[in-house]
This record gives sequence, C-alpha cells and structure tokens, in this order.
Amino acid sequence: MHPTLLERLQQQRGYRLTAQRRVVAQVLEGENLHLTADEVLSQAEAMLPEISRATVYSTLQQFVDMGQLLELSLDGRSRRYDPNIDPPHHHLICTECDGVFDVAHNVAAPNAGDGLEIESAQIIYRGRCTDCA
Amino acid sequence: MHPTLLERLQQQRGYRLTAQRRVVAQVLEGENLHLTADEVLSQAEAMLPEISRATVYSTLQQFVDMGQLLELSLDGRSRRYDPNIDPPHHHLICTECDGVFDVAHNVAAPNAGDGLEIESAQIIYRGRCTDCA
DNA sequence: CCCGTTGTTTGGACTTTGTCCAAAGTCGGA
DNA sequence: TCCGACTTTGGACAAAGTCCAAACAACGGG
Repeated sequence: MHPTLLERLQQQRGYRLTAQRRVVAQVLEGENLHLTADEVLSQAEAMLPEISRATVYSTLQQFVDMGQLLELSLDGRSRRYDPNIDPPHHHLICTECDGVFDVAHNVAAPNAGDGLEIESAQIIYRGRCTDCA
Repeated sequence: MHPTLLERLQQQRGYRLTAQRRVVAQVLEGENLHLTADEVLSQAEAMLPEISRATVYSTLQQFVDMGQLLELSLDGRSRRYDPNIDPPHHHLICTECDGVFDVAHNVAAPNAGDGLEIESAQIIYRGRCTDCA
C-alpha cells in the first residue's frame, strides 16, 4: 500500500505534527472518502473537543499546499478533500445518489500545444455509480 | 456560427422569454466569458435596474437545467457560467493571472467499464495561459 | 373584455461556507 | 530556563446562495 496521509506528514521534516493536525489527518484518512471542511470539523471535534474551526480550515489548506491533500471543487458551494494522492485518479459524481467516487485514471488528456502550459488536469465525470447503475 | 444562447432560448417552445430572462441571456453572451452569478447580476442591473438577485439565480439555474448553459465549479466558492455549449470544450485556469480560458476538446476520456455509466466529463486544466506563458 | 389560473418576479430574511485577526498558548533550542 | 517562532483560538466578518410569501404579469376560455 501507499503511505497514509498521516505517515506522509510524519516524514515532513521541520513540521510540527500537533495534536490538532494529527486529528485532522486521521479524520480524512480512508478509501473513497471525500469530506467537506465542516464534516472534518465535526468529526475532529469528537476526538478533540476544543479544536477550532479556524484551525481545521487552515490545516486543510496547509496539507493542500504541501501537496499531501487533494482539494476538489465539485459543486461550487463547498470544497471536498481527498487524502489519496498517490495513484492519480479522477472523480465521478453520481447523478442519482450524489455520491463522489474515485475513478481510475486511464488516459491523461494532454492538449494541443496552443502556446499554453498545462501543469495538471482534473476530470469530473457525471453519471451513475456502480451501485446506482 | 452556432446559434447564440438567446437564439436557442427563443426556439424553446412554451417558454416565456421575459425581459428578465432576455437580459440575463444577453449578459452571458460572448466568447470566452465565464461570469459568476453576481457578475451577471450587476451587469443585468445596468440594463434592467429593478431585476432582483433571486431572479438572476433562478434564471441561471433554469438555463442550466435546460441544457443551454454550462455551469463550472472552479474554485469551490462560486460558480461560473459558460454560454457556449456547442463545440464541446474544457477549461484552463491560469495559475498566474487566475483567468479562465476555453480549451479545445481533443480527446474524450472514456473509461474502463467498471460498471459505471458516464454521461459527461468535464476537464479542468491548471497551467499558464497563452498570455502568461 | 374580464377573470381565473398559472407561471414569474420581487425583496428580504436566512443559511452555509470560508476568511481574518489579535491575543493567548506551546514548543524546541541556546 | 527563557526567548522567539510557530500554532491555536474565538469571534467578528464577508461572500455566495437559498427560501418564501406576496405581488405581478400573461394567456386562454367564456
């Protein structure tokens, strides 16, 4: 298996892995989990009641900036976070159950060299998940 | 050329093309234009001062539901709207100027038949636009 | 032409999501 | 141990979107 988010954070040198950061990382961990910041906050509060909203938001942002957490903008309303960086993948939003699912990354879709420089591509599929189809 | 958004709306039978709806459609029109709902609102107010926020939001939603307007979730904070449906295309967010640009659609990225049914795919590229590169 | 029905718009209150900031707390090294 | 740098906190604030009841407008039947 690939190292978990928490394991990857432990390897970052010069980074204080405080109780708050550890809790946020633990909450995020899991296959096919795509939590919003507020979902992370409520689950983190269950483990560490005095954690504050500002900490959760800024911790999430740090993980993203460190390249250890994927930020998804799926509905224009909130952001979701995916701790599975390593096998690159994309996402499907099920039009029936509204769930978010990882989808294997087959083909990069590089593009005509119109003079633009593409760093990354994120694909959002819409359709029906295996359960609903 | 492909018909404009306004023209496409005029062809919808049994749909009242009120002054408010016409104004919203006119504001959206244009190449490489990706306005937020609030940007649409302020420009619409310039043409029809008494138009209300609720009308703009619900009109945009209707256009999307009718399949005549593309809704983009690029930053998890707001939604942007693209009136150009017809030659399918994707979008680039420039990491330097933060602009949004249409990118020609080369390759559909269909996927392994893992039992899911894919209806559509939307690709968000990140990189540098032709001006910034 | 009037009326009722149906569809549309309005303003404003409200919710959700995210940001900012100054003060307090914590940690590790000299 | 003490200092300085980093981290967390709570609360105020802002942005984006939703909801709702009342007012308004348009169309067709009588």
